[in-house]
Amino acid sequence: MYICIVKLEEAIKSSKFRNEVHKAGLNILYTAWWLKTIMSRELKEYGLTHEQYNVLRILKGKYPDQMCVRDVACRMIEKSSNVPRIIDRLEVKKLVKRNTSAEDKRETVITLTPAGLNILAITTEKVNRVLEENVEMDEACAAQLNALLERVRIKE
Amino acid sequence: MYICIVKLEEAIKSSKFRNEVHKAGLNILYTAWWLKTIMSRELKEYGLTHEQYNVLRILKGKYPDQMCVRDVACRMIEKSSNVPRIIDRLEVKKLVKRNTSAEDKRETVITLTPAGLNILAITTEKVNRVLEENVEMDEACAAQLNALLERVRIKE
DNA sequence: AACCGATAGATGTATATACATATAAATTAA
DNA sequence: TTAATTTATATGTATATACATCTATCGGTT
Repeated sequence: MYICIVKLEEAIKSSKFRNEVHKAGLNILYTAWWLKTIMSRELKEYGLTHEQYNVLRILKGKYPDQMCVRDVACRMIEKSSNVPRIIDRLEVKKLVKRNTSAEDKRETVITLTPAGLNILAITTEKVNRVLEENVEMDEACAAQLNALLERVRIKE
Repeated sequence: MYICIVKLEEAIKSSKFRNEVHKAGLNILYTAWWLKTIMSRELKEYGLTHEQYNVLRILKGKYPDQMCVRDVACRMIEKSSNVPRIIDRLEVKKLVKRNTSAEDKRETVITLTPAGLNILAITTEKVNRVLEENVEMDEACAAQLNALLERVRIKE
């Protein structure tokens, strides 16, 4: 499976776009898939999926504080990810611990284990490096791209 | 589930980005999720998933010619989509027909049925309209965005 | 013609997504 | 204080993704 094709037209074997806005939509979807594929390839070696890695990263953001499932969920990039079941898999691998909150027994609080912290440190280094190697873009361009992506999502 | 949050920082409750390039990566992933969610909501009414819709759209590109599974697969935006099983579901709904190719018995050729053409016409109209309503971007901006996304994927 | 490697597609498995529903605890209202 | 409502999480189901493997067929070689 080639994943280093540059032009969108080559990647999806089509150059029939209604207009530039339509093309941008497809371009965003394709680039997101491309990014996820690059990252997942690195994570695979450590038995982590992209979403499991995201949950570990989010937990790290509050470490050493615990987080409840809801707080993790609202920080996920893909909002309909099923956090309880991602936690299931991380728990089996002993990368996180799950406990019922003392203050509110409905809440499940999640803690990174030392093993979780460790694998996160290693994989983060790997993922950052592979992105640096694959995405060659200066800060000014990236800032411009960010501004345009925010505009895509503007609804008056 | 809110899907009309504009700023990335609000969407993922974080403003800790290593740099603009890192933020752009997250921004691309989030925007792709946002686009898919908007489109899927429209398709749901017609019992189609986003990927089923993509396959129908690809088949339409060659209509009335047939396409084999491999030709559909290489035109998918997400390359590791499992086309035979997406075809399974479309076939059950009688939106496509599957036949073994006469020239090469390994190949399965797929044809849009009139029902498939019909649902594709209706849903395309719906999807295009909802994107027009939600994405307010002029052609010049979109062209700039496309150029930047291609740059993201450039590997010297 | 028989064999061998390559190709096309189908199938199996684990995980994720999207959405509906269930369960338990907390909060509010009666 | 009981009942109703809301909230937090878990669970169930259908589909999709990612990847491995299996089967049938094709094309080339001997």
